[in-house]
Amino acid sequence: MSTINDVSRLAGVSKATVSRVLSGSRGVKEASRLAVLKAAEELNYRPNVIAQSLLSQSTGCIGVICAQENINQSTAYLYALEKQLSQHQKHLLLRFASSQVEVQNALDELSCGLCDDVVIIGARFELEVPHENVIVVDCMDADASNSIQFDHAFAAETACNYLISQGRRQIAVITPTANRFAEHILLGYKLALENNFLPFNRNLVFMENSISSLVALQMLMNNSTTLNFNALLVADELEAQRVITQLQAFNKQVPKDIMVFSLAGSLNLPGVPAIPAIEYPVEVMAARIVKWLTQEPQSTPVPQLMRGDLVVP
Amino acid sequence: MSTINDVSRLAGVSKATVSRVLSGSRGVKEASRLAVLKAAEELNYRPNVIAQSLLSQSTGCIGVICAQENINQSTAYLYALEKQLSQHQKHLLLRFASSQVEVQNALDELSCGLCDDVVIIGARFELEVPHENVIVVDCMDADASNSIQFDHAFAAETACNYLISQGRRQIAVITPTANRFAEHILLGYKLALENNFLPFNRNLVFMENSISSLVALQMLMNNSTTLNFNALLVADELEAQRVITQLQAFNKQVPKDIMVFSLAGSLNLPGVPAIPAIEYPVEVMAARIVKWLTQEPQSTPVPQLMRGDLVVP
DNA sequence: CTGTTAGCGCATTCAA
DNA sequence: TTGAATGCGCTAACAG
Repeated sequence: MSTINDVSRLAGVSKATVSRVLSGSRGVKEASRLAVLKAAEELNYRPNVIAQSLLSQSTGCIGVICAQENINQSTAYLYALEKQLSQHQKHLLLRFASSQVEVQNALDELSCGLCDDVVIIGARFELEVPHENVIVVDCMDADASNSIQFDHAFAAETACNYLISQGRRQIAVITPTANRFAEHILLGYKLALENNFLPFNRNLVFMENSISSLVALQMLMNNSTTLNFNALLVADELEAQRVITQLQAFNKQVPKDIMVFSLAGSLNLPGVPAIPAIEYPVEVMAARIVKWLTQEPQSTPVPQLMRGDLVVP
Repeated sequence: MSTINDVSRLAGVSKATVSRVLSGSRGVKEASRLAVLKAAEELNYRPNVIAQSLLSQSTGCIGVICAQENINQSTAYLYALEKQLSQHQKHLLLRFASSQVEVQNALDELSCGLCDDVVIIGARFELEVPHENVIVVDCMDADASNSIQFDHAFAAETACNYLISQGRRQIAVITPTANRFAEHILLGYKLALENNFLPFNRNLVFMENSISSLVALQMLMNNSTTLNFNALLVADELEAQRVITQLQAFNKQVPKDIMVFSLAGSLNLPGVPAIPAIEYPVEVMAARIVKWLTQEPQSTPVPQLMRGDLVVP
């Protein structure tokens, strides 16, 4: 690779002039400007971004630590984020991590001058991050400064309102873990019931930690004669797919007997029946992240809450 | 962020000694070694990788340009690659690109000293790349040096052999585009027929460029009485899902009436019937890529051909 | 308008 | 065993 020295030599000017031409070409004689351009073209010169980074103390790289278990959603996020970042001449440094220590490792390796900022997405475990130049998205973070969170309570409330509008008044809910997410879902769930003058039945709610959704569903079905539920709220589209399969094994029609609702995204595949869901617009999220990253650091950003859209088949 | 100067000052030694301790700490008095370690710990000092990169002329970053249209497969590739790369202390710089110019743009932006090497994955269009420090994987590249290709001919042959072993002797094949991939598939297809003493029927083969798989299927169905095919080879799991849905709309049972075979991967979702497929082991591929990247540059690598595994439900 | 100089943070000489 | 000096490639400040 040729350097600025090669260009300056070939063009017969100094390095500074070369730099001036290629950066902000102001105050340069047309003759030398052309000479530089010609020499650069000839040598196929491209300024070394590493040297520029050393000087400017910023690399234009954004570390993205993807802790999202749902691999479908990961890709959607990544795609949207990369699109936004490259539009802003930023680079996406990708890491996957599935536990607190892995996140910490990734963070360490990215925070040695390589990245200007780090985005952590979708962690479903506690994480202790120095919230300096790192923003967390859809994560279970203790202090929610520098974070973009999804409004799961609102999602659950919207879901219930929709289900009730469809004549479903016995709504069961299954979440994979008992954490802050589950709490918020429960909040929205209860609120919707209350607003619709429906009773809350604890037996319809499964938020145990060590119980898989299929076991929970089994327990629901065992009591189905007394519970008589006709709608089921689950965490995401994969959970939905699982429970739908299970329900069909129980000879239950979906959505006729039991309407299944996904609280995060839906599977859009030909041949797979679409289900009602809350969709979080990944493009909006990506744009918001990038806006945050590219704005002036001094303007303290406030934590953001994102609401998804109700999507019905 | 503290620099090596801060550490050297605090430890009361020179920058060189600090560097020696933190790099290859040989030939340093124990006392100063401890002093440096203590100071570094105190200041939470981390060597600036950008400065190191400028010196060593290598960043440890690998650009990955993902041109794969099938988003499911993209994620699998990315996950496997990232896992391998981070194990080798390398970083994954992600770009998506869906056309030749986008690939070229990405390549330009990554080849300014930011990346040591670039990997292009899954491009289904011609691409003119300077095969220096860039390797192409599963791409339609003219000169196949520096490339890892999947053996689509072998995949098609394996598929046909399997289908024939299942008593399917009228095998139709639909590929999305008429390019080198299609040619290879046709090669393997013909070979399998030949080896099994079956006639080749041109009407069973759809490799038109501007014809969607659903239109092709429609045309097949229109002639189904004369053609009477009972197996269908398609490019990947998404195509498979599409045609299966369409077939069911035609009141055809899958796989009873028509067995659908995916030449690249299968959808593994509960509730979605599994179909026979060729699976390319992404971990093996990722390992091979990283081995290639980390080996000595002078040892000229030979283009590689990867064969997938037959997976039957 | 342009060339010289300095320095970003670091590792590697070369002396001492 | 150590420190001073050099330079990776580049841009900004200063001086002409």
